[in-house]
Amino acid sequence: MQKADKNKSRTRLEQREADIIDAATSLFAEEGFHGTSTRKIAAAAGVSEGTLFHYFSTKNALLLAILDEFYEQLTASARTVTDEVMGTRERLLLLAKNHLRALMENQALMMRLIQVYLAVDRNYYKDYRNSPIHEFNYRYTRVFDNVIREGMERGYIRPDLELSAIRDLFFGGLEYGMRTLMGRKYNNNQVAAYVEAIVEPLWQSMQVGTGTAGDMVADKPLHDTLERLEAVAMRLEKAVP
Amino acid sequence: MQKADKNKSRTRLEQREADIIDAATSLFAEEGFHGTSTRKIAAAAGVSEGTLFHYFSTKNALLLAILDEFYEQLTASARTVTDEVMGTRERLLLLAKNHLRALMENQALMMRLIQVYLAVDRNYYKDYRNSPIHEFNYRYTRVFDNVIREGMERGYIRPDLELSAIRDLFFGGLEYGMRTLMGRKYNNNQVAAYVEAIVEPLWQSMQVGTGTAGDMVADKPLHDTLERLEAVAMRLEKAVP
Amino acid sequence: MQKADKNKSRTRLEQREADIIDAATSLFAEEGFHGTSTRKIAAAAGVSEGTLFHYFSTKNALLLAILDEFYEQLTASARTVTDEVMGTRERLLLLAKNHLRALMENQALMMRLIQVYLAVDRNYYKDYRNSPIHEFNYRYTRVFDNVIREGMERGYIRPDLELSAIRDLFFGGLEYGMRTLMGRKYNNNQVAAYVEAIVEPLWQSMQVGTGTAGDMVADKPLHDTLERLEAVAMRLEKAVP
Amino acid sequence: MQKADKNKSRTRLEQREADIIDAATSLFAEEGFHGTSTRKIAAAAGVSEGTLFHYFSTKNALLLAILDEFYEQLTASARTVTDEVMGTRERLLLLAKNHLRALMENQALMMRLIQVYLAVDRNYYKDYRNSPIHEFNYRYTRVFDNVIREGMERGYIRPDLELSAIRDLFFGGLEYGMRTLMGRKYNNNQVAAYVEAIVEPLWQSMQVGTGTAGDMVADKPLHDTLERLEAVAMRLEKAVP
DNA sequence: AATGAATGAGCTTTCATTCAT
DNA sequence: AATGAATGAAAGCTCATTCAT
Repeated sequence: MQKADKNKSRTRLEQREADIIDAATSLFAEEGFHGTSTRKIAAAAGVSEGTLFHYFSTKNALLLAILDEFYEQLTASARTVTDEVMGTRERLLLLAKNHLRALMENQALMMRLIQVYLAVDRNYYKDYRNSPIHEFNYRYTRVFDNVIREGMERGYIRPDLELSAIRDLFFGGLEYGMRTLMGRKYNNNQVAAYVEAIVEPLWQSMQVGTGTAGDMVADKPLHDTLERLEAVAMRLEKAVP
Repeated sequence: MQKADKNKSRTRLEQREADIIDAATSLFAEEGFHGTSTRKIAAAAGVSEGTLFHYFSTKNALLLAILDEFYEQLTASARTVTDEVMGTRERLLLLAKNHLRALMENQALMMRLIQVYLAVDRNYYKDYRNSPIHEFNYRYTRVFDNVIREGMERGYIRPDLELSAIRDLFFGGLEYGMRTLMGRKYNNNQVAAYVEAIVEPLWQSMQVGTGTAGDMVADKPLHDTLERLEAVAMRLEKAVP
Repeated sequence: MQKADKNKSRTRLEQREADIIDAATSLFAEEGFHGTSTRKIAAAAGVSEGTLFHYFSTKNALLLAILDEFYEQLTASARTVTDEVMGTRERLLLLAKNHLRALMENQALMMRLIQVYLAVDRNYYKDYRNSPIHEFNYRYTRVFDNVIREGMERGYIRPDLELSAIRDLFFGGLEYGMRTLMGRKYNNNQVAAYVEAIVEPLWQSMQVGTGTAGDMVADKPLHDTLERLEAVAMRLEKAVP
Repeated sequence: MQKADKNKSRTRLEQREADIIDAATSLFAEEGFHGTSTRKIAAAAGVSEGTLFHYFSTKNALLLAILDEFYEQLTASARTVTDEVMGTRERLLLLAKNHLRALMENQALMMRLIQVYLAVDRNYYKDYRNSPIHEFNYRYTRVFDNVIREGMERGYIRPDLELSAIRDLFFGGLEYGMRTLMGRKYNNNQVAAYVEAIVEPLWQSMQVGTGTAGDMVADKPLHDTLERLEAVAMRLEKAVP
């Protein structure tokens, strides 16, 4: 049903739009935004140049559409993984892994595109709030924010935590480190290890009572245990309605 | 005498080079790299286009020279501030403040240019080690690394700290957060507060005595019990639905 | 109907292409290849510069197209004149006249363009066979070759004639001499006289019954005597000086 | 003595001039006239750009100087080889061989340069007589002309021969054929065979009495014999003064 | 005599976008 | 809706030549 719907709604128009986006995405990834002409995109998508501009009034609009879709999927996958587990720490690990996976699968394309977009949009730094990219990013990082807030509500994260700083550290750290990670052959274990190395310090600093370093140690395992117990409880609740 | 002569003329050359770099820097900041033509740069620098290419064989080379100089100054100022105080935590705060100041003074130009450069240099992700930008960055982040290492030697930072992860969090967090910070009117106090909010969590996780990931599962029997509980829950989930 | 439409529009395209070729041809003739900018060509052809590169992806491609067309016409006219008469000698005269006429009508442009093309195409001397110009020339000179071969078959030309040498002499001689001929006021009679002067010696050497190099030393005893005489002379020279 | 003279006269000025000419010659050969910048030439010659223009006021002047020197040497070597033997036919063979050798040694550079020069000098075809290249060429071809004239005076070549046509055939044929010869691996035997193939037809058509093809045969060996006998006689005369 | 910094017009080519069909 | 020919401004870069030192 859903499938039929999707197929049905996938009209020729939508198919073409998707073709163009796909073609543009991989060309941008290979040659960069400025290095890819609309002519090449049209050719790769199997449409004429005129048609391309029927679908996207501007090369920038096309870029924006790509970013939109990317963030859409990224946000959706982030929501999915945070629903899979209940523990805050585990959620963060999954979020980080998902973030890296998405970026790496696209050959870091998105980071480049985002930066290019920022460079293209000259008003960006002057009017960040009105930038479409801000909207995308806001939607996405809300998933992270919700995880943190839920952790606070359940009492596992100290309530005086400065959320925005932790968010900056989380995503900033991941993306900064990705530069190093890219270009190497990496396997799942390495990615997992890297993710842990990034998340662990943040996790430690979020704990209740970590104001003094010494206090943290005793409480930490207990917290984890409690969270996992709670997660089991919730799953049981759902299973026996 | 001859040497003096040479020095004199070298000064003129250097002046011109500086003029070009200055003109290009502010134009890039205003209009972006791709939005600034070499013609405009030459005009702004008060030289002919030919002369511009006399000094920088390529527009890219000019970009690189700008980045080089920026990193040079950034690194120098970082060294200076870390020499001003002895405490590791204070050093980190100063480093962060210096980093933000440098980036903000340039209207975040440098971050944008770096990204543009990486986008231009397609070999980047394939061969990051040979990228000039890597060399610049390496020189700069060594200042941070040294601060951390000295903290370890003095016993203020636990010796098993994963340096690279902390480095990624530090610089990545600062730069990621700067997007938000930019475009607002900010005063020194706000910047200081932001810096603290970024550095503090990292500092906490660096302290001696903070448990490592391995310690977390110290309570082995409890852990085992939990796992069994979770297994039971899963069986229930499958059985009931 | 649709076909008609297509033909109509194709005609317009072809017209534009022809306009560009014509404009380029006469500009090249007046100012030389390197002395003519694509801007001037576009203006002379009444199209924009962008359009010019729509039709010919490169200035070199345009040059090649001109040469192609020139050789096409040259070859066609050569075939026509050789069909007009039957006698081999007359055919050669007509071919030569046609060759000169075509070159002179174009103010020797073509010779210049060919040379320029060869100079531009650096691979020429290394891989003449793959040079487009070789293909053009081959098609053209085959007309000459066929005339000679037919003359052999009919018995008017001795069958051991080295065709390629005669071909080189024929076309090389004509083109070399054209330098002198050009720039003078010449009338048809003068051209005819010149053509005869070039063709006649070749014609004589082609005749059946003309001795080959081998025959020359038929008088063996005389030859031997001569050699002994020369040897004596050499000994004398050495002894006396 | 002569060597000392040469060294003595080879002042620094002359040396530099020679350096520039040498550098330009090989660069032109590799990259073509238009493909070689004066900057590259200066660098290859080990002088500054300014100095280059001290010696040659113009890039064209430099080209002309190269051609001048080339023709100078070519003419000198042509005179030398025609002095080595007395027989007209042998002289022509040597002249042809010398011509090919000189052109081939220079990777056909000279042909290209001459053509380029003709293309550069727009007035060429309108005012061939005033073209410097005409002067060079005239000096050179006079060697050929003298050989022919001497042959006529001695009665071995028919006096009604159209000298200019034969000259065109000789040089034109050689140069036209050289295109084919170049780019192959060629050895001395092949060159010699080619030269014979070019000269032989011309030689046949020059003979006294060749008005009718049949007549030629009988007389030809005799002519050769006579020429060689005469050559021996002259050498003897010289040897016993 | 020698230098090499400086010039600026000029080059070929690309590009996103429009519009008549 | 789809085409693709047409645009023309602009781009980065090169070049032969000059001239103050």
